[in-house]
Amino acid sequence: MPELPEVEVSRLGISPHLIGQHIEQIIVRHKQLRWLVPDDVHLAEGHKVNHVRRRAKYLFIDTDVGSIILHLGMSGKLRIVNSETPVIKHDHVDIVLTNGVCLRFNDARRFGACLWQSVNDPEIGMIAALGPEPLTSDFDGQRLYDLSRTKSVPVKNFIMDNKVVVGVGNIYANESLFIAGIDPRKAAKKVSKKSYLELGDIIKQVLAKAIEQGGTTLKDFTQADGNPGYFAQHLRVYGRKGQACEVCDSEIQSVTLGQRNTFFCEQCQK
DNA sequence: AATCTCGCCTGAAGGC
DNA sequence: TGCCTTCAGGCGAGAT
Repeated sequence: MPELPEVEVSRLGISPHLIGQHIEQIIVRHKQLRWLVPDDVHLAEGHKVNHVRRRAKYLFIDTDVGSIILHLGMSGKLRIVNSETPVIKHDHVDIVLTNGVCLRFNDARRFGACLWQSVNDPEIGMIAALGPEPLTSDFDGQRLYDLSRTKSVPVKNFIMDNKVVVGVGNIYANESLFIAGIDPRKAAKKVSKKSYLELGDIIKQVLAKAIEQGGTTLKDFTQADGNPGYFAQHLRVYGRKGQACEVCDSEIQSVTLGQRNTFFCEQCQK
């Protein structure tokens, strides 16, 4: 399940193979992803890739006429192959370049997406509505504090809200709250300003570190699996229900918040 | 306006 | 071995 760091590492991995190359053809084998892949993606054919950008967990492959937007969802994987490479199960979309290189999108669960944004059209609504990037100065603990004053939802749900800040998925929400010592069940408006200021910094640190580690362990995207996978990163609470807390040795608890599995230490997180 | 719930998917894991 | 059930989860859409 790609979180923001995985998406950023994917961007870094595929960019050098795409930038400056021309798109020869886009092959859609299975258009029924999270949303139907629009026929307009073919408008990119014949155009040069200018940039590969990331916004939240969306990747944008920019051309002069518009952008192909990719989202990896839960199980999406990108790999760079030769266009002759035989397809495997769940290879849904190919972006074939004129030099024979191909960006291949594979997604077993099809929670991912492939969309089209024309340069002439207004920005797709759901993209326009996204909150700030966590690793920019547009996001900090002060913002968390300010926006949380009227929110009674659990703080974990709050920091996973895309309008508050993008790119904080379930794993990093759990980990960040553990490091910050905040009980994930606590109402967002009940969390102190001091705690939010710390949490803001922690979210930045956790995400930045994961990207850094992903960069160093980056798998070759031309390999068969094409998957940057999980970083050699130590998770302190996520998935550790029933195990001992590393700090205080008490048992890690789990509850469901916002229909997502939530892990925390009752001793360390208040 | 804020919050809650549902649903899209398939593969892995666990129970019998 | 193999079938069945459960769980995982990003995130928009629609209901409350």
